Amino acid sequence: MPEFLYNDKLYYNPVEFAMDRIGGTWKMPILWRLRSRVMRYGELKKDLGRITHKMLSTQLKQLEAEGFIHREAYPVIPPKVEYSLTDRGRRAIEIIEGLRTYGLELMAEFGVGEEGRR
Amino acid sequence: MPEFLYNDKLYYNPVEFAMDRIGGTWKMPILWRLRSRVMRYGELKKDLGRITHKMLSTQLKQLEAEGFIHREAYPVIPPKVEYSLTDRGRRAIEIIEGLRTYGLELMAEFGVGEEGRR
DNA sequence: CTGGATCCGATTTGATACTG
DNA sequence: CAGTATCAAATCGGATCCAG
Repeated sequence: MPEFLYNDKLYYNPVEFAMDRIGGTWKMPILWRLRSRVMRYGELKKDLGRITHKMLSTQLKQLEAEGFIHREAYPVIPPKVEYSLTDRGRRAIEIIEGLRTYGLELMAEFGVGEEGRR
Repeated sequence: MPEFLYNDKLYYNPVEFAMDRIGGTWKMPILWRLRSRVMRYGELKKDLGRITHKMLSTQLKQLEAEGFIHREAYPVIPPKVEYSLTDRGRRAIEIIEGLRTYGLELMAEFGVGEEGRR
């Protein structure tokens, strides 16, 4: 196995590296929401439904730190902050689309779909 | 968010469903190893290097249970067990290739590569 | 409204020992 | 050789409180 370090973490392969950037429960759903337009913090929060405050803020911070999204804060009271995709974020959308298609395929094969929805 | 249940777990989207099948630290590396040939348990273990005995056996069991790999056990002493990809597993390889390519892209952008290798 | 900090339970992973 | 079982460590996620 080729291995390498990044930020003191040991990775075994490129896939793992990519998944650490845009994987986890919430990063792709967040990026996906931003694919077509700029959104405010509260808007994302409402749209994502079950995400907690902590998760949304930490994930946004990481995505910004690694250049997938842009954070624009307006100096007004109350605060207004808008999030949008960067070029890197837009490239990620292509990957997410591939995974979505594959996920839908698998769901069909596993018989998960309308019956399972609530 | 569209949501649905599978095996008593709540999923938020198709990507998450796919990642639960072939995600995690080891499933893709295992599938990847099997892309070109049948391999024995000990061979996989050796090739994957840092994987523990426990992780390899549990991941193999799950991949088999969900139809990504085939397990062929020969009734000999000492035991001989061979693992190979199923059609579903071969389809997964296509996805993994896409993620690998993307991961390599990101690694280049982040300056991770030869310098970080050991 | 946006976001940081803390505490704590749940889940994941690793180390180690045991078995046919 | 190819597993299984148990326990401990590390990580992740959620609830809650505080702040500009």
